[in-house]
Amino acid sequence: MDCMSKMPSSCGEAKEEKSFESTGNHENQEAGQGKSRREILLEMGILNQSSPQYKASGNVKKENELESAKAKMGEVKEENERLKMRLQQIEKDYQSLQRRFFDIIKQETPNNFTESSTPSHNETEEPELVSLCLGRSPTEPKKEEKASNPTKISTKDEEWKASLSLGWDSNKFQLSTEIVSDPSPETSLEETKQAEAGETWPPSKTLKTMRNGDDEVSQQTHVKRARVSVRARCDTPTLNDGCQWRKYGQKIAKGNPCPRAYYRCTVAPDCPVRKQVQRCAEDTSILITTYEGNHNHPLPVTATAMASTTSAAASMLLSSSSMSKPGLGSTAAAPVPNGLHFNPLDNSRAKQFYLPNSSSPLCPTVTLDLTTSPPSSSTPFNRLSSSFASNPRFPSTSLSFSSSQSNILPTAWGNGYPSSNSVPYNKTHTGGSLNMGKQFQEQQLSYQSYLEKYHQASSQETLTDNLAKAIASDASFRSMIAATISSMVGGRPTPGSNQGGGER
DNA sequence: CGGTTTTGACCTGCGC
DNA sequence: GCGCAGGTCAAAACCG
Repeated sequence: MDCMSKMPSSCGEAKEEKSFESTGNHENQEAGQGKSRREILLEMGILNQSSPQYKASGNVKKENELESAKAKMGEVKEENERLKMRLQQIEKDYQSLQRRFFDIIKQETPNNFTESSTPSHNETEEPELVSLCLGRSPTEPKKEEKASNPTKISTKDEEWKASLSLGWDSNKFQLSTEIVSDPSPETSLEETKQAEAGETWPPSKTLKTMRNGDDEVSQQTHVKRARVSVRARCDTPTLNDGCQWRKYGQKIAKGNPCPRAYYRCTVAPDCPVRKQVQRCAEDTSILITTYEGNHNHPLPVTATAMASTTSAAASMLLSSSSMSKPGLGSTAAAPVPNGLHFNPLDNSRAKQFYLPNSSSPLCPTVTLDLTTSPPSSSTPFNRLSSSFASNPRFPSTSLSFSSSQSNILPTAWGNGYPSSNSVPYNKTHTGGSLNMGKQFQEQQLSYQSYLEKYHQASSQETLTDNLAKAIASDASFRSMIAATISSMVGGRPTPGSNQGGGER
């Protein structure tokens, strides 16, 4: 980021320098403009005609300074190019790591995945498994290297750190082009299928959609689906997520005077995806949108962006839920070295957010918080929601994308709510039922380790640094960030992109 | 006229 | 078993 901001600023400095020099060299260079400028400055009293600066400054000096400025610019450009190349390489490494990550998951949970690969699921299973790559292109080969070398990972993390320091714009662009251009319709809300494949929740609450007898729907109703809740400041009734929705019901939920609206995806007639929209009781400017299910149809680009984000978040949720398998010990409940305690049953943190789904114990929910950080936030990384803390059966993970700035908006999402230029990250989880392996525990420890660092970090530390560290520390987090970024960039109207239907 | 929204009724799960 | 609350249905109203 420094480099990207450095470049324009150095350019600006060079220009400024040049313009001032031209004022002192107006007889020979840029005669018309320079002269008039100096005259203006003289009139304004800024310049003293007898100033020794201008008498002493000759053409040689100006040219030398110009040359040095140009050389600086050239260096910055070269460095920028190098960093771009490096970033691309890191992206590739990251993708391979991510694939390996899910390969490991599959290996650790053979029963669940073999169960999900029954013949009746074959048609849709392939893209679903691919979609577990958190919004990455499903056309990529799923299986590559399987070597798990921790030193390699740490090296990649360092590369990530380095790459992140070179400019968010570059990163954003690459991530967005990679994800948003994803032609697959199955990048949407895959957490449902993932939950189906990976979770063993009791199917106590089958969905009404089973009534339709639709195969795909009934597949999804075997277990309760993971949900992704998005909190964002939004003046409009709903977020513009690029999809087309039809309202089918409205309820006044207990504890919130604001009615909750129920929407169904109408892009495809039998699409099982639903969403709930409700204003936050404490702050009506905050819109809580909860997505459930996955689309069974191609999505508009903007909808894909949102779907990627929610998918990534849900993947994180499901990953975290899998870490707390009884018997292995919940790493989330283990106190971290600095004394911070991430006990999922810690009710002291339970009510930080109002979650419309909190009353549904069968729905693991991940919350993407795009609202402004509360003043009590000592660091940008302490936004933790464990709204399920009172109900340890299923996890709820909150991911805060908070900022006091409001200009960087995921245009696919809304019309004027603050977005994320900082990424506070925290997580908790409650008891899941799967053993996804030791990697998750280590991953969780990694989360906590970084959280710990962030809490201890001095206020002098920039958000950029924190962000870079957070991203470098964890692949899942990176994927989520990538998806989020893609949603921001993907929301921009791109040539040839078919804009979604409703809620425009 | 077709699609969407509204809204009261109904169904289901859960806690007591 | 009963009551409550969340979620869904479906007819009527609304809208472009």
